[in-house]
Amino acid sequence: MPYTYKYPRPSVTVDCIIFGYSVGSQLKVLLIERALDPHRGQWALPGGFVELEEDLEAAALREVEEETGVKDVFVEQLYTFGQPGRDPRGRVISVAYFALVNLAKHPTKASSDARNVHWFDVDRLPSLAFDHRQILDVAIDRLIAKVRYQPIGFELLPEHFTLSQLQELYETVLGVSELNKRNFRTKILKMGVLREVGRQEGVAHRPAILYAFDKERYATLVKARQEGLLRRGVDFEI
Amino acid sequence: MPYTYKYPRPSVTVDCIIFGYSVGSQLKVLLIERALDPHRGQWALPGGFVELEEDLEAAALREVEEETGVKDVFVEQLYTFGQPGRDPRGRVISVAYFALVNLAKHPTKASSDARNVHWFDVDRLPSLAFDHRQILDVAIDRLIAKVRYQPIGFELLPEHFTLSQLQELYETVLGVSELNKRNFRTKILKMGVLREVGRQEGVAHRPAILYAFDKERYATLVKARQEGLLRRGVDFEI
DNA sequence: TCAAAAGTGTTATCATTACACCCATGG
DNA sequence: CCATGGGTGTAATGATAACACTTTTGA
Repeated sequence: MPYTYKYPRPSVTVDCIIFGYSVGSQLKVLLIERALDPHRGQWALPGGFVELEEDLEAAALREVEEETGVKDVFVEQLYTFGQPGRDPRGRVISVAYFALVNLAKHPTKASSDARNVHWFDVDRLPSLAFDHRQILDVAIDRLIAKVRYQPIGFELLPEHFTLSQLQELYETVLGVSELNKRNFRTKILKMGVLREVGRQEGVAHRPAILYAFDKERYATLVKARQEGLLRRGVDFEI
Repeated sequence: MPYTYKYPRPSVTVDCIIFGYSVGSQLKVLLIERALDPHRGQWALPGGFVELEEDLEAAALREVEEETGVKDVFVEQLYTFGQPGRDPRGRVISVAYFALVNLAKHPTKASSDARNVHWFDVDRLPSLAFDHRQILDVAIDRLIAKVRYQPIGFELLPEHFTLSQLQELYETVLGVSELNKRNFRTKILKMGVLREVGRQEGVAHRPAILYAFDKERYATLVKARQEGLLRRGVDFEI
């Protein structure tokens, strides 16, 4: 059952950059080993063709769930890559999405499949198929830029977290190691988007206060900013 | 000469949000009146189908030049809109680009065509075809956000401009009217990305210093920031 | 009582805000 | 010499950076 059109049409795919993080380790990205040509045996971003009646973001969420088993993930459209020649099979336009997954919250089934699936540290990547290295670089730049002015870092943390864990996340993502504890805490708490939810238990040192990100409060502050009631917005510039 | 594929494929278009500005007037956007169904007679964003061997950005630049006669324009990919049902002709995925044009520098040929082409004030828009109103809203939000942290405002100004003209641009784009002259000047000049290039002549008041945006200097500062040599980046938050 | 990590006080410096004022030009 | 917009001085306030210190827990 072939499909016939008056003018030539490109293929459209979604590719997903799935970032994974858990407290105490590096920022990671999920890659799959290609089972088919072209680039058989090379590592690549998970992705696939968009179905004819499927929304783009739905296609991205479907890919993420297929590869990690995780639903209800933060995804955001990154960029659309459409240079002729980027895929040897012909004109393929790829809408890239990036996703943020907390690995502790969601023990992923990566590598359970027959296919080879693996979480790589973002600074120890293999060579990638197609133009996926370029796509990944754009994603990393976007993540670093975005974490500075939107509360997306919380997507990578457990529901409840300590300020030290939050600081460690920022140090990991931004690639710095000299954040001053005192000033980090002052700045974050003064924003007023965290809610105390308890204390650590069973640790061999003073137990830390646990916080949760308060979405409602954040939304209120963003709105106040838009309406000019606040001089400065909520920015996570550290 | 029909084209046949094994699986169904969507059509891919580019749509362009072309913002126009000249000193002393409002921010404008270029719209065209559709000559064909669907939505014949309605106003819409300029755009069209991507050719099979044409890069996406090249397609956007082609559209901008066809509609305004202006080459070498700042264009940037905005977002890709692909919701099924957004176009009654079938599945059409649109990669939207936004462009910035200084109307004084480029006297555009808008309305010279048989087709109806018009610059509309962004706050006095007609109803638009397809989901173009939604696309335009995304573009306006992006412009407002982007002008705060990247030097794209200069794309809307003549080569040489006064600080008052720059301030007026920011007031227009951001939709505020109370920027403090003293503080605006201090902030902008302290960034160190402007170069003095002369003085106004023939005005009935003290002639203003003319400035140009110094791209090299800006690139240097951005690089220094990335390498951690500067605590703060160059941000145009006013 | 010690190690380990949590959490706080305080000061110097820098950026932002607000308001008032002076300057140079053409008509 | 006046209207018009260009341009500057300065002080109060708030944010940021830097450093040293106290607190609480389990072992």
